[in-house]
Amino acid sequence: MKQRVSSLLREKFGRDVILEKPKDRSFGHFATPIAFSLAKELRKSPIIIAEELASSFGDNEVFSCVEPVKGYLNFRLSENFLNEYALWALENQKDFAKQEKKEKILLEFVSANPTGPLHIGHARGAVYGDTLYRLAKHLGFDITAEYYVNDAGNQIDLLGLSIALYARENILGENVEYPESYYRGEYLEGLANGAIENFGKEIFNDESRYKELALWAKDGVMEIITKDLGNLNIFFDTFVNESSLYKDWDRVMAKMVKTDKNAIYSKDDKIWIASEAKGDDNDRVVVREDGRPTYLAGDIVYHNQKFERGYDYYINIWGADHHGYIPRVNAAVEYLGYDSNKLETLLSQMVSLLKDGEPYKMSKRAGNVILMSDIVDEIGADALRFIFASKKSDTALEFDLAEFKKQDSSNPIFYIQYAHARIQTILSKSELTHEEIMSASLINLDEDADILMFDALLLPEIVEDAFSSRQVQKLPDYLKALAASLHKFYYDCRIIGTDNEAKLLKLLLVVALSLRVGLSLMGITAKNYMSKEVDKES
RNA sequence: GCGCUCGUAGCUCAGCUGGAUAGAGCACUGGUUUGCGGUACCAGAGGUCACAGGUUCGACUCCUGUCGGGCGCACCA
Repeated sequence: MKQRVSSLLREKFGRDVILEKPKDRSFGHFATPIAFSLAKELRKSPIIIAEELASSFGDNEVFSCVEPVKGYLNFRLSENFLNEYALWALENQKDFAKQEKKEKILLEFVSANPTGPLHIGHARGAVYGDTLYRLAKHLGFDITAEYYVNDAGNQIDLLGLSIALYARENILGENVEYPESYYRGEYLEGLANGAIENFGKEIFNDESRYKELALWAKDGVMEIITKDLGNLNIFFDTFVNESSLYKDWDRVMAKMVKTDKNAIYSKDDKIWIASEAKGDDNDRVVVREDGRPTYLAGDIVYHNQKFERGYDYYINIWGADHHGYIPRVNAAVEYLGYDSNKLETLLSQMVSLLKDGEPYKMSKRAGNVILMSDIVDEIGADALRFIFASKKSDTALEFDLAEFKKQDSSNPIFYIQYAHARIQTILSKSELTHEEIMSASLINLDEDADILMFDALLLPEIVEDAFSSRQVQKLPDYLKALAASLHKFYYDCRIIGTDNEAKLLKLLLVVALSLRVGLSLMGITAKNYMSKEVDKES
């Protein structure tokens, strides 16, 4: 809709035109301040320019009215245009708000270490990534969701040690001394028991076998992680294991040197990457004195592999505490001979939960973690997805669980679901057939209905905007507003038994379509009825 | 100390590449149809957009500085 208007104006004015939503609904559907920018070149008052522009439109299929107001140019779409668009949407529901973008995108997200279940911080990145993924798919992009499994390095060793310590204390009944850092949590119990079946109890007292134990256990942890993600409706297309990458290190290093002979150098018996020359704060060690590659080396190989697989665009979603890591990876990408502008790293900020007014901070290593699965159990996957998708991902977020357990309008996910369910109820109450409803024409609507229809048809613009700006919260914001329009309309306007019944039901079908598609893009299934159960928790 | 980031209503947050009177939800106060789910709707109150400069027709938005919060500054991932 907006695209149509936008291209029409581009044609007419010979330039891109800023289209915005008028401050006041009564001004029309779209507005542009173009007269202000023309004022300087034309040396005329914007008010006069706007008047001239407006009168130059004449009869038009798309607009019913083009009006100059204080230098702004306000457009009102014609009823015919809206009616036809709505009909098309209802008849092609699967294609509603879709586009045919073609680019291949690789989206890497979550990538949490396979050393324990996901915590609430991971959930935010997961929801953000998956929402972007769904938006991109809908827009036609050929996008791949990938999980990078850090199954090498110290944290894997620590996993083996942690299981053994857990088993020795809790299963073998030994007194054990815990080191400074180790993993803890219920999940260790299952892993320890599994290990007994697989290896026998002896393994817990044989430090030389802890590595073996860990490599076995990380698969079990990945099962827990993917299951938790599945409960959130999040699925990955591909998994890449860090441990599989290092064998490629020599080749990748040579590749960087080929691009720039100074990319890699030796100093103090270590191998360094000259990342400072590419905008990093310092050069970084990639291979230690003892020959073990650093984490960065793995990431360099990984990014090389990504680029060799050949996508048009690469997106990473990282925890915001890793933001300092971005320059060195970009530097490596440049040394590999690729354009680091094709790699975009988005950040997912900290989450703090409130419960009983007490904020608690989470730290994966330090025990007191809030498990994602616990929160899903408490407020449900839909509410969790909604709250995380609702806030800009790169700013810290604090929220209170209580708000999302309520079954009334103070809970936004409930409010939107209720709007959808209301429409279904009303449809089931009507005696009109689907054909009768569909054949009604959406013209001569009163103002409220007109606004509601316009709002409902705005979804395509929102989807495009939410993805291209990577600001997924625009989608839930829109759905909240649309649900509010619906509730207001429902309250104000009687539908069943009126002369306009068919017409208004058709309008509601459009609203329901937008709500349903919008929710599905957030990984949430629209409900057709609301259960009358009151909050059982309290 | 350096870098990144944030500072908008009592609280949680929007505010699109600068544009019309700075918005929403929660909380608060007061109302609502002898009708489709009142699990809803309406209204009221609530703001020095952290502060100070600058850029311009126009700044919450861009620039500089100050203050305050968060994060990062590994041969850990």
